[in-house]
Amino acid sequence: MNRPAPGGARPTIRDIARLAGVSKASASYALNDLPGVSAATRERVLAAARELGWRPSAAARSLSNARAHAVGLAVARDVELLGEEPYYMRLVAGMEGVLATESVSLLMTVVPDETAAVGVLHRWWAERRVDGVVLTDLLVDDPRLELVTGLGVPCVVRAGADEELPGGGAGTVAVSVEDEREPLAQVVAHLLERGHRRLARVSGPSGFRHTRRRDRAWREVTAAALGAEQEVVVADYTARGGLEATRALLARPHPPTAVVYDNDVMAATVVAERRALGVRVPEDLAVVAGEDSILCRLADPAITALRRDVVTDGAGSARLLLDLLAGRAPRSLRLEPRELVVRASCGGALTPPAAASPARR
Amino acid sequence: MNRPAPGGARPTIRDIARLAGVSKASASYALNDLPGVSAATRERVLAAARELGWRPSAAARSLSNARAHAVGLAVARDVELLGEEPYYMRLVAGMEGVLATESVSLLMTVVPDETAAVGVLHRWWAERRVDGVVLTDLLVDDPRLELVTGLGVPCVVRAGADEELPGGGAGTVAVSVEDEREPLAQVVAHLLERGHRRLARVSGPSGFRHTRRRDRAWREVTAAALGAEQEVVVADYTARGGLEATRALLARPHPPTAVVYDNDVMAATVVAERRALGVRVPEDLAVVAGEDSILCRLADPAITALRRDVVTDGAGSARLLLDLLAGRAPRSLRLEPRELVVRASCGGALTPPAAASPARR
DNA sequence: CTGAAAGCGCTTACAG
DNA sequence: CTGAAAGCGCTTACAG
Repeated sequence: MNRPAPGGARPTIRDIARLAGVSKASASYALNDLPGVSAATRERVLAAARELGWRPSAAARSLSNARAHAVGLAVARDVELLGEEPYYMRLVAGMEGVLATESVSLLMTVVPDETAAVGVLHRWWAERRVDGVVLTDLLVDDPRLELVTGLGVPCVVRAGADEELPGGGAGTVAVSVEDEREPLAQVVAHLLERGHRRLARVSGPSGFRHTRRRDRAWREVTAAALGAEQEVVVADYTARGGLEATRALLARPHPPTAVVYDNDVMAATVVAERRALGVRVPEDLAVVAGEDSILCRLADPAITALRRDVVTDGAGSARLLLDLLAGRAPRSLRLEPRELVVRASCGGALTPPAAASPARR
Repeated sequence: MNRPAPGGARPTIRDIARLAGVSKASASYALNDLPGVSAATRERVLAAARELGWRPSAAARSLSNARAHAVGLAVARDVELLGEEPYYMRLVAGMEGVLATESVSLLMTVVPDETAAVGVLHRWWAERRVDGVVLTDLLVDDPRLELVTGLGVPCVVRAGADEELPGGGAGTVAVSVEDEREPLAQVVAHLLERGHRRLARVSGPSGFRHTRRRDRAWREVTAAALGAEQEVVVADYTARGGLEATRALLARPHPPTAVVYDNDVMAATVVAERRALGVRVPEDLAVVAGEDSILCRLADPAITALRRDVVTDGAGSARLLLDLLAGRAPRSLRLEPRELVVRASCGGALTPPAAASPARR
C-alpha cells in the first residue's frame, strides 16, 4: 500500500498529480481539503498521495504560504539546574500532543540565560523558522518579551490574572493565567491546622515573575490567616541556596516552625540535611515544597508539596498559541491551580511535640 | 545599526542586493562566502545585510539546496519516567551547543513509545523537516532503526564497540561507542575492596540495547572478579519495579550484600524504603546507582553512582551527525566511560559489620 | 469544476 | 568578477 521510495527519493505533488491525472493545482486543492474539486477527483488524488506515501515539503509550503508550521520553545536556564527540573520535559510532552494534531513541529533550544535566548529567538524569527513561541520563567524585566513584542512574534507566556504585559490584549501575547493565591492559602491552612503560628517561605530568585506573584500571594494569605505577613528569604532554587536560607531562618530569635520552599530541590535538601541543620522534621520544622517531583516522594520523611499538571498546562499553552496563530484566540486561559499533596513532612498536630512523626511503611 | 523592520516585514535577499547595488546572485555568493565576488562587493553586501538585519529564509534555503538545516530528536519514553530523567535535557543542551555553530535547529518530540516515534520520524523525513536524527535508548529490535535505515535517514545512535547495527559502516548510521565494561569493573572492584562477595544487579528492561551491553559486561566482570557470574534481576527503572526486584533478591537463601541498580530512581527508592525492606544501608546492603543525579546526592545515606557527562555526549552526537551530513564522517566516536563517584551507600569495609556507616555532616 | 501561470526567497549552473 | 535565468515544491488568484 504505502511504499515510500527508497533512498530519499521522495515524491512531490507533481508525481501525485500525474498519477491521479490532474493538474498540480487541483491536486493541491484536494490535498488541502479546499473547495474547487469534485468528490471523485478528490478521492483519486488522495488515493494517489496515499499510494506514494506523499507528504508536503515543509519548506515549499512555508515558502508559499509564509508560515513555518513550527513553534519554538527557548528554555533559559543553567543546565545543571535544568536536569533537576522535570518541568520542561513534561511541558514539551504536553505541547507536542496538541501541536501534532495540526502538524506543527516544535523547535527547542536550551541556553544558559535570557540574553542567549534572545539571540536564538531572533534568529528563529528572522529565518522564519517559527510562527510563534512559548516563553517560560518570565523575568520581571525580560529581554525576550521585549524582543518578541518588538518584532510582533506571537507568543504565549504564563502570568497572573492582574499582571501587566506589554501589548496587553491588542498584541500578540497570549497568557496562561496562573493563580498562586489558592494553593498558598491551602498550604497555610494546612500548617495552621497543625498548630504552626510562625511560618516562613524560601523563594526562588526575585527576578522571576512567578516569584513576585508568589510573594504577593504569600503576603496576602499569611496576613489574612495570621494577622501579620510572614517572612520570606530569597534563594536561588539550588541545594546550597536553600540550605543557607534555612540556616538564616533558624538563627532568628523566634525561628519559624514551618517553612515553605518555592521548589522541591531546596525542600528535599533541607530534609536530607536536617541533622546538620540541627532540626527534626517534622517535629521541629515542618517542610512544604512548592513543586512536586520524585524528590518529594523519596525524601524521608516524604515531603508535602504543591503539585500541578504540567502536561496539561503544556497542552493548554500550545492550544493557546495555535489559536493565536489562527487568529481565533481567546487571549488567555485559566490554569488549574496547583494542588496540595499531603505527606509526612508536616506531621500531625504541632502540639504535643511528643506526637512524633507518623509511621512510614 | 541593526534595525529590524517592525511588525514582521522581514527583508529578503532582494532588498539587500538592491541596497548593495548588485544582483541577487552576487549577493547570495557574498553572503555564503563563496568565490566569485570581489572583496569590495562582498563587503558592501555584508554591510547591507547587517544594516537590514537580514537572515536567510530557512524555507527558501531548504527548498533550493534540499537541506532542512535541522535535525530531530525523538524521545520515546513514558512522560512520568521522563520527568525523573535529567538525561534528555542535558543531551539537548549538549547537542544545541554544537548545532548552533552551524545554524542547525533542533526539532524535538516526546512520545510514549517507539512506534509513535516511528510515526513522527517518518513525518519529519517525508516533509523534509530534518536532515538527520539522533536516536536514544535503542531497542534490540528497534522499529525506528528499521525505518531510518530503510529510508536512508542519516542518524546517530549509541552502541557498543562490537555491536552489530544495520547498514554498518557503509550506511547512514553513525555510532557513539559506549563502553560498559570499565565502569562496571570499577564498581565491582569497589565492592570487593569492601569485602562483598555476593553481588547482584537490578537492570532496566531487557529490550534496551544498553541493558544488553551491561548484561554482558556484568557477566564478564563478575565472572572474572569472583569466579562466578553474579545474578541479575530485570526491572523497569521505576520505583516500584526496583523495590520488587530487591525484595526478590533479599528473599534468596544467600541474599546479596551489595546491589547495583541500572538507574538512580530504583537505587534511591531502595535507600528510602530500606526500613520497609528490613535492611540497613550500607551495613546490610550496599547500594550503587548506574546513573548519577541529584537523587543520589540527596539520599540518606548518599548513593555511590556511575556518572557520565551527558552534555559532552550530546555535543559529540551532534558533531557526529553534522559530520555525517557533510560527508566528512568518522563513523564513530568513543565516549568517555562513566566514572564512579563514591558516596556513603557502600560504607567502609564490610567486616566487621559493626563498623557502621561513616558519619555524615 | 479544472488548468495554466505566477510567486514565495533562496541557490546554482551558465553565459558574458 | 558579474548578471540573467531556471528551478526547488508548494499555494493561490485568475481565466476557462
